[in-house]
Amino acid sequence: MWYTGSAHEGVAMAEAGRRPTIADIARAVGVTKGAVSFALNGRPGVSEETRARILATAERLGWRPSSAARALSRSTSGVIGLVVTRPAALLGVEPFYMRLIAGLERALQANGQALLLAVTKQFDEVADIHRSWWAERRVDGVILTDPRVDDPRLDLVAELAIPAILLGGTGSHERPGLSTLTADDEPAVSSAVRHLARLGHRHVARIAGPPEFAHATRRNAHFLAGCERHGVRPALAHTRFLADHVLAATRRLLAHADPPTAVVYESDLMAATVVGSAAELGVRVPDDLAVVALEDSPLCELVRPRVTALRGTIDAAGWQLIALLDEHLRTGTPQHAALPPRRLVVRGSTRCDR
Amino acid sequence: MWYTGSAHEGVAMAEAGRRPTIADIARAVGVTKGAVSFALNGRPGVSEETRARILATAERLGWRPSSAARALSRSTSGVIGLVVTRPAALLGVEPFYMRLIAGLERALQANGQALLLAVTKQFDEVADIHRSWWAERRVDGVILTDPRVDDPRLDLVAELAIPAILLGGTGSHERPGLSTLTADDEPAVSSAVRHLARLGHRHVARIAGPPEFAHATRRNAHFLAGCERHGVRPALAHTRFLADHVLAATRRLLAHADPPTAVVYESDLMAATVVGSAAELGVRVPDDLAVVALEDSPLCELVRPRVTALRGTIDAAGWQLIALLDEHLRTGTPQHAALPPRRLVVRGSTRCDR
DNA sequence: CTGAAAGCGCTTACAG
DNA sequence: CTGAAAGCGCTTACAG
Repeated sequence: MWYTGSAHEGVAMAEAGRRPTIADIARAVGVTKGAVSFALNGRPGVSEETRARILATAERLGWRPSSAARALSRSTSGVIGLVVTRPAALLGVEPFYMRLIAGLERALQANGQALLLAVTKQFDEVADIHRSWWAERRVDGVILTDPRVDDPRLDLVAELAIPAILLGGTGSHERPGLSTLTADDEPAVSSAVRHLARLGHRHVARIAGPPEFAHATRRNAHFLAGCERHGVRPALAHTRFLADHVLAATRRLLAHADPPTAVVYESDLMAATVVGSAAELGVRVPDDLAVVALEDSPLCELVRPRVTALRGTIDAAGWQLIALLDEHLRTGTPQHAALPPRRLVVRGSTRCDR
Repeated sequence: MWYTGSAHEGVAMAEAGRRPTIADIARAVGVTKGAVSFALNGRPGVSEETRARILATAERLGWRPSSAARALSRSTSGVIGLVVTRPAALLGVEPFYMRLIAGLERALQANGQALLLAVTKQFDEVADIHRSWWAERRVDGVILTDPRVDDPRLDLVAELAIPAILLGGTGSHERPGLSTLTADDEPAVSSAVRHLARLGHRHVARIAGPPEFAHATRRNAHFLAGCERHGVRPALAHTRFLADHVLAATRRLLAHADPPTAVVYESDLMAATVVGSAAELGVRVPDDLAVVALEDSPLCELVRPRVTALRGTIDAAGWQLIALLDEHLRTGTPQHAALPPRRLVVRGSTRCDR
């Protein structure tokens, strides 16, 4: 732009500290606010010459639309909400959420939208937050993660008619009005079991997250099916994600008379914690115990041996989520897509031929 | 509340799907919108009896203020902005930002405020984001982290007169109008050096973050002073935070004819990466190389040996930042406070007596 | 193609 | 104590 806002153009300059409005532009150009609005939004009803002058003046004044005024008159906020529920102790270490948030934010930014974030410790705060956001017209839609068994949020968004997208369901959770980005974990779980079976493991355990997470139970089924298919004796346990619980669950497993020789952990953090604590657990990884994580992250490469893991596409998920939800908002019809399958990344924690 | 919104009260009920406004309340109670607003905001000018009826009706209808309308008429958004600048590869693993964000969000939530988050890869995008936020009246104030040498953001917030608080400066960065939550790293760096000196180390290196971060250079000075005080020969190096760079910098250090026997790393992630990769580096920790991190996090407890670190108070920092910035916004005067000093947490990565 | 006006949902001086 | 009205900064039917 070649306007520099020199002093003699002061007629149109807003006083210092005051942010310019379309009224300032209208006055400077000598048209109505309506005309300015039309020009700025690229709508017909304004001559090309006037439009050009309006745009130039807007730029010269450094005008940007007031988000509040726009939200009020368009009755749309340009904001998408995400509630993150995790114990504080986990939030910092588990890479998942920060990566998801970063991806979402980049995608939204590219659209001129914004992310509204809430962090809760307890799941029962989540409904209230969504209610408030919606009643206060703070968000146009929300992203739901980590679907639970009988997830109360699904009823809630249906009741309030909040446009929402669910990340990580199977599609069986589909409700009218709900968009979904589904994850089919079967191939992932199956390839983990196959990998271990090929290495000679005949007794494999799975340590799952809390059973209230829908995917925990679902993956259990895939795991059992995979074990059956490969002639592997399975063992199952659930645990919270916190380090102490994970280690305790692992100890219990290893205390059996005939313990498993490999464990498939729900998360990267679980697996890395166990590999890091192998000595305290009295096992060598992978010789005594092979370890696989159903989620990958740099944590898997921090410990030694590095952790064999199933790599997903969290970063891309942000873009996919926003694309689907935007389409949902635009058309009023829920959208559906599936995440690409996870791929097995073999590392030292299983690199032991038997 | 004992109102259940039964059918015969339908006069005041908004149609399904429409969210109630103060006009609905006014109509139901039989007063003006102005009176409703006064009652709802606890301002005088409304009889106690009327106020009670208004509040009850508001609750029965499930009314909540429209954030956009409020923002527009109060010309305040109730939103605080934070721009996070980190390479994508780091954002997931480094616990710092997620913990800061979580703390900030909890503190804001308690105030009925919200956090607006932006994620950028490159520092030069930051100014534009702040400009947009401010021009669009999206935020009432912003939080600045990781001050840089000659930080352009400080001029920017001064120029635009954005209320802002800087986390992690020393106070020498103070500008008129800027609130600060300062960190005095001297005791932390000093105690790290003292700890190593007491263990018998006579040649200690510091691997710092990139020199454009103000604290990197500042801590260098503290480090050199500490070494001098304790009769320790110092070595200094700068590196990016990414794993490859950290390992390369460490290798270079170890390749010297007379390499240091201990390294103080800028961050938890740097130190954990090195401890995890000790075998590849050809050293045993702590026997050949003692390792200290100037920042603590669960990553320090993930690797073996665990990493000796200086524990700060990120979680509490969120509350402090919001308290200071709110006071700044309320009074119009910048506020200043200091973070509590970091404390040395001794773990296995230095537990080697010489 | 252009102008004048009402509306989005609040807040707040200003009269009665 | 109460009411009627203007204003926050946009958008958008509706007349000319």
